[in-house]
Amino acid sequence: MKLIDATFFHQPTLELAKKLLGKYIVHEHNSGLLVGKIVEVEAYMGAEDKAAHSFGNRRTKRTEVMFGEPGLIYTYQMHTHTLINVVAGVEGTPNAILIRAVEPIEGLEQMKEFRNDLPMKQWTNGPGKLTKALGITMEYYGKKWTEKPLYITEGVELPSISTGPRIGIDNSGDAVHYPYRFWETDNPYVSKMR
DNA sequence: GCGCAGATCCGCT
DNA sequence: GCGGATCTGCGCG
Repeated sequence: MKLIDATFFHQPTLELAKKLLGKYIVHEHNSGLLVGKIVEVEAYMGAEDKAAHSFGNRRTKRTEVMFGEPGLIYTYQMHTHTLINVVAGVEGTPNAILIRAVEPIEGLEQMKEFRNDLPMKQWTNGPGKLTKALGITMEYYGKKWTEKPLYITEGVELPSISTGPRIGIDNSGDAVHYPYRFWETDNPYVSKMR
């Protein structure tokens, strides 16, 4: 599968979010190749988005990478889990796209082990779950999505994309209702509906 | 140095 | 439905 071109990330954040669906995340893990197809994402629109870590241009050690060039990897810890984002938008505007779910494609045995022998549907249907299944950790903070060992490749065209409000941001005022969540319609690996 | 909150997950009720 | 797990970094003092 062909590595994505760096110019792919230079497009409006909401466009990029939709186009990430159907692409593949590849991790050349030391146990073997781990691959997932992106089936659900959420866009975070930087300074104007109350739900974003970078709301009001809040610039800290943690959010710093969001101000960088699009195509960088933004990871952070949420309680016991690692979550992973694609930095988006023009450099200097702290936008990001959260990968919320993928469909297991390759390295199924390893994913099964990482996910503690749970049923396959539960391996990658959530942002904290997919990082565990793919063996992704904080070591990739600030790296590029276009370089090994963790990268995005060209993918497949999806027949239908759905749109709706984001999940898990209850304290964010009006931003709660923004339709910034995109997923492949009827894909069984999308995180649970609300 | 301390207290707190959080883009989550899982097990128990 | 609810709460605990358990990590990072912020903000205040």
